[in-house]
Amino acid sequence: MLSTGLPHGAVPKLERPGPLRERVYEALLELITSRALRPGQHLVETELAGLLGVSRQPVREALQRLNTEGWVDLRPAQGAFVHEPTEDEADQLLVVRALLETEAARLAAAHATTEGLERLGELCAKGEDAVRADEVDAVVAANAAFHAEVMSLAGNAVLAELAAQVDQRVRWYYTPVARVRGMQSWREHRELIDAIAARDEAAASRIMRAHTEHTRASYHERADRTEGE
Amino acid sequence: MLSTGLPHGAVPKLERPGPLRERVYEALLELITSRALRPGQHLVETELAGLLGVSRQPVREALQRLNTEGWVDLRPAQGAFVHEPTEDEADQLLVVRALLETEAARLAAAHATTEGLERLGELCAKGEDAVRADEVDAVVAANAAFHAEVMSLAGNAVLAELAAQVDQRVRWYYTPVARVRGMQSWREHRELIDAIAARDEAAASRIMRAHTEHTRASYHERADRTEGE
DNA sequence: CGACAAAATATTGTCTACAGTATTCTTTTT
DNA sequence: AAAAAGAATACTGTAGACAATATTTTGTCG
Repeated sequence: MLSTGLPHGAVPKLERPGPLRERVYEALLELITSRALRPGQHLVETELAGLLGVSRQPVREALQRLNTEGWVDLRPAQGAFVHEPTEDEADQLLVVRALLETEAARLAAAHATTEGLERLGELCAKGEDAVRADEVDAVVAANAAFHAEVMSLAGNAVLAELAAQVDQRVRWYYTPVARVRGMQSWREHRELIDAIAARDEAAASRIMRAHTEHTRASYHERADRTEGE
Repeated sequence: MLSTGLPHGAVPKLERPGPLRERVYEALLELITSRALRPGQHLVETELAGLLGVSRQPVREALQRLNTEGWVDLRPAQGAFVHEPTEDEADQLLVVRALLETEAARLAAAHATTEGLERLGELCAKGEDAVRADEVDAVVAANAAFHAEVMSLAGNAVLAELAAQVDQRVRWYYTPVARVRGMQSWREHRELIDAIAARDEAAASRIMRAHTEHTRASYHERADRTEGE
């Protein structure tokens, strides 16, 4: 049952204008990524509709989209279930993410502007400050912003869109192991900036590959540790 | 009820029509890729519904999915329009496709089984026959099957799904220039098989990269030619 | 004759209702 | 008492209706 364990006050509010389906989509995505809706849980359309104060239709359309993006599984005549990630799938996502990010770094080295490099530097500084201040949320946010900026500099919208989806799902799968690698991660970011500034595609590619591999190893390390508990 | 002598659960469920939205989705995708619905065209829900003999609801759900997959643009309060590919976007898709296919080749070299190599050989032979017989459709089909098999051998479902989507869109964008590179393309396929058989990841990667680059060049060549007409 | 305004039309967005199907509970039979 | 058949329930799938909004047409004024 859905109503169990859902804080009614924490439900994202739907205020902004625009199509209802969009806001329902965002609300549901938030509920899923925040684990208010847990993997495997059966999502009953009428429950969600009532919860969000809309009819079933916008909910259905939101669920359709969440389905094609891999957040929920839509079993015919049975309904929507929050997707349950497997070990294999999580690892495959990391592989794909590494691939996309690496290519983005290479393209960024080829196309970056001085303004772009400046923005990267600022984001890096912000991240380093956050690490020093030990503010986990700020570190995570700065990290995401940094990678997003690299992706933006790559100038490939198709690549960016795929990466955005993969990234969000990776973050979801691995939130239980809340990864923070500390200052080392930002030293690698600095290296990457230098490579991009030097227009050295090979170096940028190599550095990003190593960086994502480190992050991946960090994920698995934490995952293994929680496994043993 | 007539006693069939079989337990209820063991009766294999005969192929049901399945959800209408699925068939509507497939029908619309076919109409788009076949260019019966042209880029930029306004898709009126009631017209499509009438055309397919269903109500607006399944049509809407199909359009939602087509939207998230990039086939149609959904402008709020205005409706669905068949996506209009730009020159930039088409090229970006080719870049991403090359990236995904190259990684797939590398992974295939790492994981391929002897049965898999056998299947690749058969598909290659089929393609070569089709080239000799000058059967364009068969060549295209064999080519798609070959690449799909490589992707399958890579053993990464996430990568495969992304590649499938990107591939189909690439094919759509470039159908006007119906590309056939002839036997050279299949010589490259043979090289790739050898590299995979040798478990040589670097070689497989390099060959697939070159292969997709050749195909890309072929696309642009044809596109430039039609441009000038 | 052209530009602007207002009504008319067309189309999407949302809600409600009903039909089809899977699941659960109850009853019956061995 | 256990298993199977049957009824009851719950939920999804689809359809149709109504409301909101954009577009087009028409009419009017400068």
